[in-house]
Amino acid sequence: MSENRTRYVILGLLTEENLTGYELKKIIELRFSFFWSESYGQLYPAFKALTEEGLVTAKNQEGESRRAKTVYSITEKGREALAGWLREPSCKESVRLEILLKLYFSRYGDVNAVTEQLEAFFAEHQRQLYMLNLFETELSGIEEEHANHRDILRVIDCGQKVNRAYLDWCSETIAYLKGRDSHEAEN
Amino acid sequence: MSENRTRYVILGLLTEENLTGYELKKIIELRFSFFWSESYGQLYPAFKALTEEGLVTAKNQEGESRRAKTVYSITEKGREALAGWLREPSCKESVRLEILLKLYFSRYGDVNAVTEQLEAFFAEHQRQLYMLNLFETELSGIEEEHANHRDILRVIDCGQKVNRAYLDWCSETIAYLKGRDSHEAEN
DNA sequence: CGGCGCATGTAACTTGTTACATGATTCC
DNA sequence: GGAATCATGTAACAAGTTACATGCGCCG
Repeated sequence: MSENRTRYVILGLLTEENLTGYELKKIIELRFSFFWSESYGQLYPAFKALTEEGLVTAKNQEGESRRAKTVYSITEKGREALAGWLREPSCKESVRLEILLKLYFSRYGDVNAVTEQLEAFFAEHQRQLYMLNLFETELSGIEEEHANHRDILRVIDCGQKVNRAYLDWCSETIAYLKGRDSHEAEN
Repeated sequence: MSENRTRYVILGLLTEENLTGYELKKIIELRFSFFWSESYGQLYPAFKALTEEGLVTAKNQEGESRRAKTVYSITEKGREALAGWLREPSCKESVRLEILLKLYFSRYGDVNAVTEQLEAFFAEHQRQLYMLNLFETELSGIEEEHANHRDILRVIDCGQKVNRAYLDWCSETIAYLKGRDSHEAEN
């Protein structure tokens, strides 16, 4: 039922290009951060298991002056596993926003502290939206269109829409909390 | 650093009213589902720990014909812990949307299968938005305004905005995938 | 030569889910 | 009488994070 998702992120990215664990992690951070994350503690053991199962192959590159690193490639069996996952209906989503919990209970503590946290939330999503816009421009600028560019643009669009929703909401809510604070100060 | 959040959900909800573990779980499912979740496997051990630490007290209600159940109340120490958490800046957010991963890699599998999963995603968020609208109407309808009604309405508004963003995006993306599919069928 | 980025890995830990066990009450 | 809901709990497991250990290569 649960099936580890880490492996499919790996398989998916290896379909595009051969990568080291380190490079793969960087790509996840850069492109997926708004909807996905993986830590080394998940990745390296997953590489090991995938290699043992024959879904990827590892090649030690030591040539020239470079230090040893392991570059992974996907196998035919790996491609099949990836396609199999894409067919599966599961699709678990998990969202946890502590800030909403805090806002919900904000009456029971210091309003200003919660407001500050909302401001941090705002800044973070502003940054996220900025990165997504950059990424979009970068992709759109490429003349010769890679097979999955349009798919990726759809993913980016999701992030943009959701982040704009967060920012909208956040401005309103910060204003509300500040109003609430000064209103209560009057009493 | 990490600090268990389960306990703060419990403390927050107990500030509003005394509850059994079961009731508390129901409330989380009903009101928090779009941004938070807890399982019994987390809740009951947390109640135990909170009781031992003196942040909540447990009362066995057995009166009348009812079967035994344990109603928890928050203590003064518990209120302080809640306020302390509200002051802390941490505020971790975690989002994991498998559907975006699948869309990103959709070239490497069956487009129709992914489209179906997007349709399920759409339906789920339509349902979520519907529930939020209901909840909003319910709260707004109450004349005598409870202290934190407006805060809760802000939380609901976040869910509404984000869900509308999802639905917008989803319609566009389903149309895109269907177009992509038929376009490729021509070749 | 110090710091940063590249690079790999693991052990200990925390967090969270699932399946199971149990049984009362309520409503049809 | 049977299904749904109320109600409590745990054990086994799966998932995920963090801190640490190690060390090369490059740039200033």
